[in-house]
Amino acid sequence: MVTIYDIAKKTGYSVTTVSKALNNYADVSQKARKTILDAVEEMGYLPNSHARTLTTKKSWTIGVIFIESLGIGMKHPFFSSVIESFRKNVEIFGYDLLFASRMINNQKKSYLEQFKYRGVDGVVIVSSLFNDKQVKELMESTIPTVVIDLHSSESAVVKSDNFDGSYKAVDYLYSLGHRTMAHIAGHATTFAGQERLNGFLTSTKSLGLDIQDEYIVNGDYFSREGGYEAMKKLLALPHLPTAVYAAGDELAIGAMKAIKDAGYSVPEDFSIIGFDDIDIAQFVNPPLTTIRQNTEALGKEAAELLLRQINSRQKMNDSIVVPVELVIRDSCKALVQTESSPS
Amino acid sequence: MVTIYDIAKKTGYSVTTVSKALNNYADVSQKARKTILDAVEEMGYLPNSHARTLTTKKSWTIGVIFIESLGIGMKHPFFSSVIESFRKNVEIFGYDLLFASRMINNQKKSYLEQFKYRGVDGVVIVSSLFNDKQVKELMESTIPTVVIDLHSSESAVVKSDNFDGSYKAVDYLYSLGHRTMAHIAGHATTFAGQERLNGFLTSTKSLGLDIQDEYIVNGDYFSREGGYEAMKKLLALPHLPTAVYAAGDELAIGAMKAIKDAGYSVPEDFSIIGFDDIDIAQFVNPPLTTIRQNTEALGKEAAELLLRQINSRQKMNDSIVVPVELVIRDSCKALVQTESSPS
DNA sequence: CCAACAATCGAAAGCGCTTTCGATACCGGA
DNA sequence: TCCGGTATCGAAAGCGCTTTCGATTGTTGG
Repeated sequence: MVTIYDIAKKTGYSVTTVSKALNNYADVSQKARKTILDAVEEMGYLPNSHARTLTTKKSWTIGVIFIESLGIGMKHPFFSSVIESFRKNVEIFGYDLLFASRMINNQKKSYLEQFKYRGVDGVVIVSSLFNDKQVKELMESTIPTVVIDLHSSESAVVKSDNFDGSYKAVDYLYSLGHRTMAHIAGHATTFAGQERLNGFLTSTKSLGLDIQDEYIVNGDYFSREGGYEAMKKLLALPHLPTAVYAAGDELAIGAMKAIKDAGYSVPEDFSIIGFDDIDIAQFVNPPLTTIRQNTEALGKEAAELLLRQINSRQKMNDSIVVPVELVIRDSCKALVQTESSPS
Repeated sequence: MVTIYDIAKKTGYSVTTVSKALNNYADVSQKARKTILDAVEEMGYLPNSHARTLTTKKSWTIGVIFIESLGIGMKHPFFSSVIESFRKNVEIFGYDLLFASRMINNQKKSYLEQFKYRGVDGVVIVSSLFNDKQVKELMESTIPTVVIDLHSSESAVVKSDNFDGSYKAVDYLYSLGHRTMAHIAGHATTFAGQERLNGFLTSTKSLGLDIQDEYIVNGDYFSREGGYEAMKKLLALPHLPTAVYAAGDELAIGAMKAIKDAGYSVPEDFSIIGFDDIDIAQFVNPPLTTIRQNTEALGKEAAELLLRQINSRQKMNDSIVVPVELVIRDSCKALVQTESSPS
């Protein structure tokens, strides 16, 4: 490995001057700079990030953790999409992403310990669960953090406007004439799930709709299976809803399957609306009407929020809410009016 | 930050002994070990990975690069799935994953340079393109590498049995009575695409089928759009095929859309079979029959191959082929026999 | 009681880099 | 000619850790 000393020896300058030339210091003559840079080129010198980090305390790495209930890690379509956008937005500035295991010297460590060990400059957390011990510890630490899809007063936060998303969904269904709506909720330990449920509750109430408890059913962990089971419960109700708003696309897809399996069809018998607009949404049958989360923007905002903290050397707890958008496809249908009088 | 020196001062032992205690050296007494470990616990000491790496030349990180034609990075369902499995299999041993940007000191660098700079212990490459300059340079370097979905004599390789996959697909269609099959090929610069095409060609030939050139059409970059366009070309043929084998699920899905848009239906008018078994495959309409790649196994084998190189401190160019599997869903249908006599 | 050996410890060098601060040389102006 | 100022350079310390190798102490057998 060729080091700064080799360059020094070859050029006749001191290591100090070589280092300065490499780091664009002003007190290096044009001549020295050129000789040094030429030698660097010729000898194929590359700095050593570890040595550099050791002295500067800056690693140019950002830790990332996925906490999600499904246990599928980076296969998670929504999360991976956000992280990809995040990556693009930090790589421009020279940051690398570190996906941490939690083993140091063969011992299990916490995320915080792992990231301290690695000396990351900041960490981005994509988490649906909202009471994870380790995430909490991390957010309360001195390391700059940004959390996606969560709320916290200890950390910067970027999230979609879940509340408004619910409003949009309910409004849309209402405008199609639906009056008895059900909600398949995300898991209760999930921040986004809670917000969407709240949004559903308040928006229906403000429209004067009376939603019975039985019409709110829990879809476990935003999974398809959860949606399937939840829909089965709804189908067992004496008075069936005409529309169901699922807190996630996977839930919605599971629900559609349950509907079909029960011999009904979408959107003829039930209008379904989801949340996320994951990749599959447009390819299921019928294509799913849903509330789109802007993963591009989420990743970008998260990157900016984190970089700002890193550059200013202080934690912030700003919170950014990214707008969502209704994407109309074919899974919802206007209700042919029965007794309710048209306005 | 609490260092090894703080522990030394507190316990009265030298830094040498502290270091030894932490690294399980034999020449440290039970008593010393305990005092030191207690102090470590009490003071919340954590080693500094950069300092450690600087002296040991081992970083416990593995670089990863995605090269794929779609430009969607870790959103790529197949690749992310493989990497997730890979991650699980290396994290047990304490390795972290580094997704590298290519900026050092504000200058664009190659992957090789970036990874040398970062001092990674090895790198895993997920690449569909098979003549990328930078990947080639990386494989030819001294850094241990493992490539997924590619072939090379310079690097360890893990890939699916593409050839056999084509055989399985063709055999299956043949068994359903199909005799005029088309193939939507992956892009030609793609290794997997080539292999699958070859498999298609030889297997049809060995079954005595005569495949005209027009029945092989290029689906660009394994994308849906590519599949869509490719299928349109096939539909313009004077004598229509009864079955089409697409080199990827996305291609197959695009093709199905083209078929529907043309007023035909799957599998009544055309039997479609894909490759990959990506997540969506089971949710499209009709659910897609396909050749499943075992992403779990691919990731696991890749991890093992790379770790073996790292541990033995020498590059290897072993090649592992992971079996594929036919997954029968509803997109293929037995051909009602017309003129061809049953055997 | 002594030589030989095992157990335990620590001094010091080194990994590759950055940064402070003082030294030197050279300039123009008085 | 002398002086303050500017441009250029380098010695040295320090970042936190590992590892070699020699020193010291205690133990054992003859």
